[in-house]
Amino acid sequence: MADCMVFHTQIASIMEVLANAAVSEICKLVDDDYAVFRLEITQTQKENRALRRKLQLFELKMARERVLASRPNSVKILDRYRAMARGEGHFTKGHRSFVKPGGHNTWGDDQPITVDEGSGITTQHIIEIEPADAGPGVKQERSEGEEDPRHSRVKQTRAAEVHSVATEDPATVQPRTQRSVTEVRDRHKSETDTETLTVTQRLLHTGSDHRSDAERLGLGPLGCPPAPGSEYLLYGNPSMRAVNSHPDSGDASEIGNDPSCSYATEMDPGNMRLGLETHTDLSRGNWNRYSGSVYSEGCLDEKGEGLVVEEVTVKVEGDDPPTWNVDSHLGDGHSQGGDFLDYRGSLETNQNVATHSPLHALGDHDPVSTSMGPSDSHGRILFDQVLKSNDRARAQALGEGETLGGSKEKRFLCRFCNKGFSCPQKVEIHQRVHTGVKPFSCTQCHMCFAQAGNLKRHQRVHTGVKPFSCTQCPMCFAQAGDLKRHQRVHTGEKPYSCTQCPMRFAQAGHLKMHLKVHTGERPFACTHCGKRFSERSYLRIHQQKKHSTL
DNA sequence: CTGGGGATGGGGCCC
DNA sequence: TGGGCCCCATCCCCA
Repeated sequence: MADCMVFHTQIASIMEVLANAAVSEICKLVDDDYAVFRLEITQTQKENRALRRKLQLFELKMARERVLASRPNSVKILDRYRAMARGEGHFTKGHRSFVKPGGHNTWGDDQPITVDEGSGITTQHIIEIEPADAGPGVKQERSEGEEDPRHSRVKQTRAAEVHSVATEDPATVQPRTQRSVTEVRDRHKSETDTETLTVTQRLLHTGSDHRSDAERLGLGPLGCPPAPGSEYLLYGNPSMRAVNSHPDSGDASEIGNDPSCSYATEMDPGNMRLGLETHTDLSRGNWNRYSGSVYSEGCLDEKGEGLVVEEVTVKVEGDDPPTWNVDSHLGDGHSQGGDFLDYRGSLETNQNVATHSPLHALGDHDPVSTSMGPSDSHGRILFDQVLKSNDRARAQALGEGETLGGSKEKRFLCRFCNKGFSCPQKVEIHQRVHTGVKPFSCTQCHMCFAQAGNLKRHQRVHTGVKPFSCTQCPMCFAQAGDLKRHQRVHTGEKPYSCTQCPMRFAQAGHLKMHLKVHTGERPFACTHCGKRFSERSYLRIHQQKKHSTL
């Protein structure tokens, strides 16, 4: 019994010792971790302080630059600011001010809207820029053949730089593509805004062949196909004709005195290399093919230089005007769903459809066309989009109405929605909303467009040209509307207000998303667990949190 | 006056 | 929330 008591006592003492040891161990561990944690916090706080100091310095710099920018010669300062923001250490030769083209609006979207408010700058060259070969409308400060060497150098350099970007393997250079192009542009921007635009325009309208398109393309004297419906010029196989430029040929007289320009010539398919190496200059190759696709519609005007075209026979029945050959059109791989065949009858009988419909028969060799074949699921998607747009157009037609009897007589009615237009061409363009026909193809990607201007605007995606600069910050935009929208960031303007709550938004889409909160609509379902969300961003966050390991 | 074509703006979707 | 970019329509200029 006594032994038992002693044993218990010993056990208890051992237990106590062990417990004390464990507690002290735990305390030690906690203390260590706490110390480490404190250390980390201290370091983080130090980093925060450093970052805050940097931020303050940057804000100070920004404020100083803003003050300077509000003074005359703001463009110079802003450009210098932009250059600094991009890490450029110097600002070169900013002696040319932004020159706005007089009269005819030829710059279009490529016209930077950051204007020289000061105008104290001596404008050395007042240029009314037209495409290099825009025909009789060309207005240039210099006489033909008089090439400013610096001007030329800049243009060639830029063309080469831009093209080097455009032709590199997108998979390897994509991340820097736009940036580098933008940088290139900005590098020259302050110095040669006008030159930049000249280059842009020349790139867009390459070719200095002063022969008319009709002559070059074997068309009739009016620049139109010889006979309605007999043959149409279509963008397509580059082996038939190609555009070449000889920036280094030295024979300026032959190519319109501008080495940067291109001309159309017959190419020997055997000698014509394929692929990107064929086009070592932006002024040929893709850009010309772009021009070709842009101006390949119907009658070509004098802007259709440098086309890569082929002639495609169009079925004509009797004396009837040529109609949409939907079969061939769709069959050429530009189909956007077999359901379009439903339109055939109406199109063929629709007198409103212009007789020079832009049959967009993409060449068989065009990778674009093959990527949009009828069997492609993409075609289904596009067709759905067309259906959607049809609904939109119908709704608009119902809303805006039969515009007949308006201030302008709109006697040309859309076959599909009865909307009225003043001329057949407008109807034709409009009807592409219903038919899904997109005659303007980008040569650098799969995109097709119903309107030439949209293609032109789209090309900035590839060139990186962003002509619309924010006056408040270094941001630049490819589209005017984007700049306008962006400026709300600075103004704080939020024009889209919720009717259900005080929330306001700077973008219509954001309000639309927000409204789902009130309606209870949850259109975004998680594919993993089925949980539904009112906004896509919520779904994304949910998936990242819950299913990121999947 | 009309038609053709480019420029441009608003709307919308997506990331 | 901000930006990229496409769609569609209208405006405007010019021949």
